[in-house]
Amino acid sequence: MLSCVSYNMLISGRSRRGETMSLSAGSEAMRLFIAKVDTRSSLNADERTALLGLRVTPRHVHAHREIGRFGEHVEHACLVAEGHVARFAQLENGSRQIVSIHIAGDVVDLHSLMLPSVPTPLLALTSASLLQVAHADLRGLAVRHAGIAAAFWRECVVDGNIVAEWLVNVGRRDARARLAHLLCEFAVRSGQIGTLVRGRCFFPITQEQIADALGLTPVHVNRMMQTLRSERLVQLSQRELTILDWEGLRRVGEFDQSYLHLPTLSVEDAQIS
Amino acid sequence: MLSCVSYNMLISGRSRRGETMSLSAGSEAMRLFIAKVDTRSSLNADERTALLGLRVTPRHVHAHREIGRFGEHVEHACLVAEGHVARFAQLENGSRQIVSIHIAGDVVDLHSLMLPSVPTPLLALTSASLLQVAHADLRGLAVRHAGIAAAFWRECVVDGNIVAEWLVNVGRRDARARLAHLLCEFAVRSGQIGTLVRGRCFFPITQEQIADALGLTPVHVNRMMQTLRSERLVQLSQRELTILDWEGLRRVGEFDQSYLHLPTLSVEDAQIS
DNA sequence: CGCGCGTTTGAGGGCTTTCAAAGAGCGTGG
DNA sequence: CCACGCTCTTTGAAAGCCCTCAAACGCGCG
Repeated sequence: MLSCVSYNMLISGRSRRGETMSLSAGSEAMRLFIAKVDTRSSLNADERTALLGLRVTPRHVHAHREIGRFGEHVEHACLVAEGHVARFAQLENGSRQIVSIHIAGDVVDLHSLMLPSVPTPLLALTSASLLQVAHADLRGLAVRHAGIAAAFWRECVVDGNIVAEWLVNVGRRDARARLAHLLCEFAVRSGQIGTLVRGRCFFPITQEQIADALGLTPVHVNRMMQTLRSERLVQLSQRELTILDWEGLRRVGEFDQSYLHLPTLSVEDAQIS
Repeated sequence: MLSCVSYNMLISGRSRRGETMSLSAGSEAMRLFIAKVDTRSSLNADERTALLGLRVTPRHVHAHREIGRFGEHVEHACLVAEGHVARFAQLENGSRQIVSIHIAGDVVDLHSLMLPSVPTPLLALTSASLLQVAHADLRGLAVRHAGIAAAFWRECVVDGNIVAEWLVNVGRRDARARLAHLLCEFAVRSGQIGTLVRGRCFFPITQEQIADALGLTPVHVNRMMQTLRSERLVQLSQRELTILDWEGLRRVGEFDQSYLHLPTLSVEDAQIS
């Protein structure tokens, strides 16, 4: 068991298992989370500092590694500091369905606060560093700050809405539109944390993982990606996504970002000029 | 605008638009809701009576009628008193994806408390009566009773988990399994409100609506229904669903009811003996 | 009885899958 | 520096699940 450390104890340098864990990396993730929550719920200064003071346990996960098991009891939530993490379900025949994808600044399983039995284990899509926050601490904050309780509740609702949007995507759109929609969502969320710069962002997710998120096969994802590329909508090479035609991509995916409850992506940020 | 009435004002007889609205019908729905919430969150007596005292505005909706529009602002949540209601999204080509199905005792859009802009309009699958509860009143209860706030939050999380399970169903199972899974869920939820008696329950949902929930076409739903019938798993005629082989149906749908967070359906209730 | 709605059936087509194998990128080690 | 192995991407051909289009059927109801 790792010892808990607060942000101000996190000094630059090696912290555990030889992984580097700097102060900026830790508080940066929490700052991203707070900024996102703030756009949806507006916290006061008190609440923001309370969140920043949360004790966290850093944890590094290698790509493709699973975290937690179905039904298992957990007593902490996971904030993504670096890398990409998904929640997924596994079927009897071994096939997977990814139910959500998370980037830096996301708390992957805030819902576990209310239902501590894992419904969907976590999957590190890339090498990732997480910051585990004890449920007890989060509950303490929620009790002391009504605004935080409401904000957490609202975050859970937004997460649910996103899953619903994915259901629509998978249930009623063809493969090409599904992929376009996923890329649009990724772009908007990346933009919100400042990762999307003039239509470019790091996109380290494999086509197999995309397939598991969209209810498709990797082979077909590959072909659809080529279609979108041939249509001059996006370009994806070397783990970098470039959006060539934001409006076009949105149209193909019938993408309306309102369900994300994030600031609207400006066209300058959305695509290369 | 309709006037609000509290349960003890609801006397048997005609209330509005010629629809009959009896005391028992109203409080019965709230009792069902409380009972369900109680299995997931355990309320105290105080909180239960507070919920029962909520003022409601009854509203009747004809089958196939939509309620609300995408993006619209709402200031009340809808408790289902009678009939079946769904949430859905509509695509540009006119196709629909039903995102959740609700029965008596469900609050269809509790999430609207936290995000009052409608993400998925409501659809009356059958003729239905709803009880609208003002957000202001619900928030008042949540503020005064910490247990109710937590319970509502938890309900939202469960709703999200159910949608995630649907996403898995639609994304990674074939049509036959999808249908089996949906029927299983319907049976368990019906059992919880006492509507499933020895494997039989009222099932007034059309195959077109099932198709919209499963991401299929009505024609294919029909064929899959025949398949399940020919396998002696279920029988569906005259709007009545009969479960012939609960274990078999569960196996086909890979159904594990834990995501519903409801009491386990006993085998006696689940199927005809 | 005729109408509306929902279910059922048939045939053909298409989107996506499956299976298999080759190609590209990248870190490792000789 | 290149070979090697690994992962991920790409390509091809054939099969399959589900869709589309149409029309008939059954049933409740005015």
